[in-house]
Amino acid sequence: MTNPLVLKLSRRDRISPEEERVLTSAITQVRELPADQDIVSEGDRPTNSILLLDGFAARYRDLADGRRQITSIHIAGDFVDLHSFLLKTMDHGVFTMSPCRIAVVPHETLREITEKHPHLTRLLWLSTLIDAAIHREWLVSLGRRSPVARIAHLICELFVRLKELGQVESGVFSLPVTQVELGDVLGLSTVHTNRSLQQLRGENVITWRGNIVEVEDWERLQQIAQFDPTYLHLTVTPR
Amino acid sequence: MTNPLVLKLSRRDRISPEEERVLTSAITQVRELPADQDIVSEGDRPTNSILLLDGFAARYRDLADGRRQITSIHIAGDFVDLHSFLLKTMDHGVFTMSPCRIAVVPHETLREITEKHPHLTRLLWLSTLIDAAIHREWLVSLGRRSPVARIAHLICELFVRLKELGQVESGVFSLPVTQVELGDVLGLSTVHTNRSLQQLRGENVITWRGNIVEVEDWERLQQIAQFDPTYLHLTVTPR
DNA sequence: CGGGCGATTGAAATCCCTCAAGCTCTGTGG
DNA sequence: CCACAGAGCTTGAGGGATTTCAATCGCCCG
Repeated sequence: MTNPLVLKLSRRDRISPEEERVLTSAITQVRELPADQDIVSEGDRPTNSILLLDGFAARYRDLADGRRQITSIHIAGDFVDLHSFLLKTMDHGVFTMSPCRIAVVPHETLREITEKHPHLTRLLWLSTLIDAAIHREWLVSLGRRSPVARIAHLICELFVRLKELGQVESGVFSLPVTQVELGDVLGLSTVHTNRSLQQLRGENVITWRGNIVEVEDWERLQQIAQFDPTYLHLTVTPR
Repeated sequence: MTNPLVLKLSRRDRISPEEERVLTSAITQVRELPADQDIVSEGDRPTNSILLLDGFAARYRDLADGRRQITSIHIAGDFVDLHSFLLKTMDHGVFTMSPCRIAVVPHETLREITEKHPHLTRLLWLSTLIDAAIHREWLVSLGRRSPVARIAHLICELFVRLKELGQVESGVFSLPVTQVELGDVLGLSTVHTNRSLQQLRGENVITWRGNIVEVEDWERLQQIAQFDPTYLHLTVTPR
């Protein structure tokens, strides 16, 4: 089975066999984690970065009053804390939303990549820039989109990102996110998250039962969300 | 006068004279821009990146219904669209909030830096990672902080970032941001922005007249904002 | 069968937005 | 030196959007 990071990067630029080899051999360990467990915690100073091979994870911040904000959702191929390689201190935590398979990559190896493989370095940098682009899009959602549009936008985004990995089967994909967690993503109360979700389901745009999301009307979903996938930068170009 | 980017980076790691020289000579042109003008627009495919030497700029997205969300505020030393070097297409615009002096750096030169100067590359990468960390903090604000706390948090952040550059004089700094723009940062209506601002001023925590902000009670401001500057990663460490 | 987690509902209380003026300050032209 | 226009700030009022509180329901698992 091929490394999902290689898959993700190869949707943005050509990767040489040599680069692929370097990436694969950067992994020193593969581990399985159960759901709802911290991969890294706020305040940690990791010496490795974690690549998600399978499952769903999320970055989050807990506030003093018990409220929580999730700042990103990660899927296979995402380097959940690649930034800790240069930032050094974690300013937020990362937890598993489902059972996950993760790969461990030492910062030391990443450093060597930056010394010897400029093009690969640019691609790793690129992956953090896409994370940032997604952050900006979420800022737009939280700041200016209605609750229903926020949900719609999130589903559009995950639909596209998961499709890239072949994890969407005729409009259906798995999304192990509870409504409490969804509220923490969208900046809404659980109650209102539930009602907004019902609204979207009521219009026969999506179905969401258990962990299974089905996009019934992709056109209308995009329209409700005003979704424009430009920010995911899914174009193969020399970088 | 020294390059403010060098100043910013040297607060996070040692920069060699050689690296400083490389950064300085990367600038092919310096230009002055009036306030309220686009530096780059959404959809552009720039061949240069712009470094802000002086003034205030902001990244923003316009929505179909005329609403706008500002996703970051930039000050001297910030590379406002360094990400366009690898992302290629701008997924948002950047405009000047005040008259600005900007430096133009060709992507071609940035590419050469990634080929020949690994450490400097890591520092440029770092600067985009800090941008992303700020995005995350803003997500927490928009998602979970009250309007008053959002304003307080923004002021704390700008206070620290500007202080780093020596642009804070006994608690006072210039902030050329209208209340309409502030609302577009905070995800609030102008009216509510105004009332929340009054609340903060009413408690004698800050003063904000014209473009001049004065922090009167730094302790209390931090407390209202629950401000923790960790995410700005202001520590000198080998990276 | 009992728990426990997650989803759902109803109702009341707030919060925040929209609409619509009015106000203040500043720069400009007469 | 004053009147005026424009931009930005401020205020009041009303209504819709969200939150909070408090149950209830449904389903899976031991």
